[in-house]
Amino acid sequence: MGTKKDEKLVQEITSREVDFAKWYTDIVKKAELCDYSSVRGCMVLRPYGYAIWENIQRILDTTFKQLGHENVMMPLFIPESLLQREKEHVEGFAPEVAWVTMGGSEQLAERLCVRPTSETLFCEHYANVIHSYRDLPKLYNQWCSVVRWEKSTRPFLRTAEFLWQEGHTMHATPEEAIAETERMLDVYADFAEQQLAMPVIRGRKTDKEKFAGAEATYTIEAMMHDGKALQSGTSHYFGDGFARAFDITFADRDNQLRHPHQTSWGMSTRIIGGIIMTHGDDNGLVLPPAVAPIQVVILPIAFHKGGVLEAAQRVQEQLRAAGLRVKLDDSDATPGWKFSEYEMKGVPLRLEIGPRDLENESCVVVSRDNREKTVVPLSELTTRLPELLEAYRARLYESALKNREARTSTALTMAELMEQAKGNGFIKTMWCGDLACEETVKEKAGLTSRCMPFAQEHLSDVCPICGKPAKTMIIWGKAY
RNA sequence: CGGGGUGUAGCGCAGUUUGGUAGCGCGCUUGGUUCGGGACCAAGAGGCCGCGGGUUCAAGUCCCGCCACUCCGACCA
Repeated sequence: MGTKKDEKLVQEITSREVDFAKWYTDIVKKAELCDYSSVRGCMVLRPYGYAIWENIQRILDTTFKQLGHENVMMPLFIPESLLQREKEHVEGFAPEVAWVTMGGSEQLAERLCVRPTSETLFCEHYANVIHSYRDLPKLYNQWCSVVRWEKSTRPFLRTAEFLWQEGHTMHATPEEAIAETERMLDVYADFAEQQLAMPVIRGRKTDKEKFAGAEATYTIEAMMHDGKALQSGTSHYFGDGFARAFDITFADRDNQLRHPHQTSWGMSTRIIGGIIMTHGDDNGLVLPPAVAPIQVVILPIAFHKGGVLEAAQRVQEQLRAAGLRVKLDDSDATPGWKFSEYEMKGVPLRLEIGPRDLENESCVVVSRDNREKTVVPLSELTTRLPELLEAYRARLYESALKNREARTSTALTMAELMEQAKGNGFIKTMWCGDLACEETVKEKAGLTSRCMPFAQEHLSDVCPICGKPAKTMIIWGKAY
């Protein structure tokens, strides 16, 4: 009774303020999201972690299909010659691809790369199936895993193999392809903000940071609790560069052969790392309702006593019928242990039902984020719980937004930039657009450009690094 | 790929300085009492001390090599 909302009950978790990186790996392990495997850099997604991904997948997949996309399955392997068709692309990915050189006991005539991304495979296929403007647009997506031989890995944030979706589309005109690139960035941004309660900044990557082979890369950038940035979803416009490299042409309405214009866009299991680092606290994970494997956990109190368990079971059936993801925990662990356990797992709402509640035909509902208790009559559960979930989601968003605003600053001079770079956070400056200035910031302040936001602000007329006229506002930060 | 740290029961650790029977806490199993914020009592089970070599009568401990994890850089979703 009377537990303060910031009281830390789970001693095994390192405090966020003490060591954020340690806190992160503690959460990942204690909440049973994933486990290490014997393959370097590859992780086992455990049921609870995979269930989060399944929810993400279901929501995004539904949206993609509503927008006319179709799912396909491309091969796992890319022949070396195919990967090399687009010069910038191969240069970008070559350092981190895994190669297959043997088939059984035979040396392969041509080595095969395990896909790090599938642009080349989609292009090879598109060359076969696109002939006429009537074949366009092609709106394909695939859910798969890809492999990138990373030097150092961290659960969810960077693993050698990771799950993602990659959309690849082909369009008759640049305008249409650019519109698709922007539309899909909006899908990601809306998903992050509305479903995951993660505020994001939409913007464009600099040439230095854009995807290998792309003409333009759009990004959503989220800020983690420690002030570092996480690139949370990207959408690329390729122009017709790949189409030319892969000889993809179509006969247009005027019977002229033209190259189609291409996009690709992806979101990966990395976003789960983002959810953890955006919302989690010292008691564990805090999950947004949309992707929480369990939205409401029902904990019967003193359930050996008459009627408690039966009442809890009735509540479970009622809530399931109302479309909520519910778990009734009638194991014989003590209530206190269960409280901590489901807080660690980030379950949004806990519903306590005991002998005292039965007398009043009510139960106690506790929100994960602030531990606020609400007494809810059993007859009102199906209307009140969705309201409580929505209020909870809104609080998560507001709190993340507040953190981002508190950790965002503006620098008008290089000295200010250097000073502000001592902490973590976003720093807004103007920028002349020169690569040299971007590299200077990286070298001297240890920051990378996150994006040139679509929502531009005019901070001053000049680039604080070189003093030349500024072309755009840009955001800098330390990135995961 | 560079620099640091750590590998001993499922988890967290002690033991390594000075070589001499493998330990503690939590968890797990069984029985009982409990149950509105990580309960209590009793009895149990559980180890190739990261891997491979060496030194020694004897290695968790000393020497050499390797591997994994982890943190900080560089590279990247």
